Amino acid sequence: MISIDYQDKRPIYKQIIDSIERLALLGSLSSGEKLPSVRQLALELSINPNTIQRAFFDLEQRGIIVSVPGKGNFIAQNNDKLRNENILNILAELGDCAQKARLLGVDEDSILNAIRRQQL
Amino acid sequence: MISIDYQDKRPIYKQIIDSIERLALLGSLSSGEKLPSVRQLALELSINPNTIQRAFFDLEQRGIIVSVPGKGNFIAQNNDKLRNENILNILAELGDCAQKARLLGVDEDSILNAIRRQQL
Amino acid sequence: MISIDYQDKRPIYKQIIDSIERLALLGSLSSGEKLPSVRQLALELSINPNTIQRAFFDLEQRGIIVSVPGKGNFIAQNNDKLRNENILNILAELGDCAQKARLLGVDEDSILNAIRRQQL
Amino acid sequence: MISIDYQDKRPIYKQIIDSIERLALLGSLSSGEKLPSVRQLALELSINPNTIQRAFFDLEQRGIIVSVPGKGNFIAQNNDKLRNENILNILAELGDCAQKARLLGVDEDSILNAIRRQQL
DNA sequence: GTGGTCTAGACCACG
DNA sequence: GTGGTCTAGACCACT
Repeated sequence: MISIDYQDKRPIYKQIIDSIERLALLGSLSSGEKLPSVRQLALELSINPNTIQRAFFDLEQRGIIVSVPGKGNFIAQNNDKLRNENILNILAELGDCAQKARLLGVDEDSILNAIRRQQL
Repeated sequence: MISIDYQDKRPIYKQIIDSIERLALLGSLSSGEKLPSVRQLALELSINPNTIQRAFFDLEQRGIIVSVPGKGNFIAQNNDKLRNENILNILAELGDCAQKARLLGVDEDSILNAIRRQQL
Repeated sequence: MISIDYQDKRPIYKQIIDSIERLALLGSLSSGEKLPSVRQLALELSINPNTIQRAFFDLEQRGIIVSVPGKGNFIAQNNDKLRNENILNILAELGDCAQKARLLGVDEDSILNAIRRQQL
Repeated sequence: MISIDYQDKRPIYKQIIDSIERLALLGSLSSGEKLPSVRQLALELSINPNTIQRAFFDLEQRGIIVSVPGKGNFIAQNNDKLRNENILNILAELGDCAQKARLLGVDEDSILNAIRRQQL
């Protein structure tokens, strides 16, 4: 479900944040679902519990998970708002990329093609 | 022409690299054109000459500029190869974004719209 | 009457204390009224009886409820003292907020307005 | 400028966050001003550098300071937006308190008085 | 057992 | 020297 890539340039805690955020936004983790405990996840991934803690702390501050002391960490309820923000970000990035491509002289067909290529 | 943004999360040397690379790829800096000297640029940007030196060193290794001892630093001739790499990167990123958007349930029209919006 | 919010940062036992205290102070729970038993409340809220026990213990020590072994828990008689303390706290908080607002440059009219707005 | 109160219920890192946020919002720390380094502040306050780091990390995520690796931490530029949010929060809290007071049967004069008391 | 906090000490990239 | 990251190990409050 979550894995660490030591070749990845991102720090470990960031990889964990991104993984869980992605799973939550895509619906692989439903609202209210319980996440593995800090210690357990640290064991599974063979990293320090503090690193997990840091990631969970960040996720809670951003409203993606809810931390209940003594019970565990859970996916938060209000994912709709977060999902919409996420969509807006991605669409904005799409626009930026298209603009960059045009600046480099790429024609419209190639741009549309780049997008279609992933539909397979 | 080149400016440093201390709010930017990229290190300074990386900002300089990206700026010059971008100017070279877009043609704002023509092949063979002379860049400001390390000292002069350091003065203009109020940063340490070592930082400029490092950026220039990186740019030379990647074939974007050519360093001529005693004369200065110049934009390299063979920008086509670099330009093509850059285009491939951007098109790949476009594909990735489109795929992410689809995973989040965005319909094709919205995706195409995000790209078209920037044509104005 | 009493509900647990797992999104709330307060520990569960504290939420129960605050709920009962609030109901008692506002008069929703009259003096002498019997509270649900520890077991029953634990069932209703789907939480551990120990947690209820702890909340009731705290409430009794603060004189808000009275525990009669073998009979149950009851709202205490002397709510006036508690009510006055509570009012003093709230008025002090009002003063603090107003002071903070003034430090941030908010004018008197806006402050009065913020208070009046809730009168509707 | 910043001090730790070990009697305070808030964790140390939170005290630091609140102190700096307050100084920034009130204008005691101007935009762009340099904060003490992580290690120096840790020495001054006799606490672990990690604790300072955590506070600074949080402040940066919330846009109150900007962290420049190798240079230091600085008060961010966009304090106006943050200040406005802060004012809205305080005014909302004022309204809440006033409402609570009314529920407890406090008359309007006492409420207004509580606010005026701090004007001295 | 679970999360929350803190300390001590280390290594790295950056300037 | 400065911030960024990570580890190891500890104590506390809560369930």
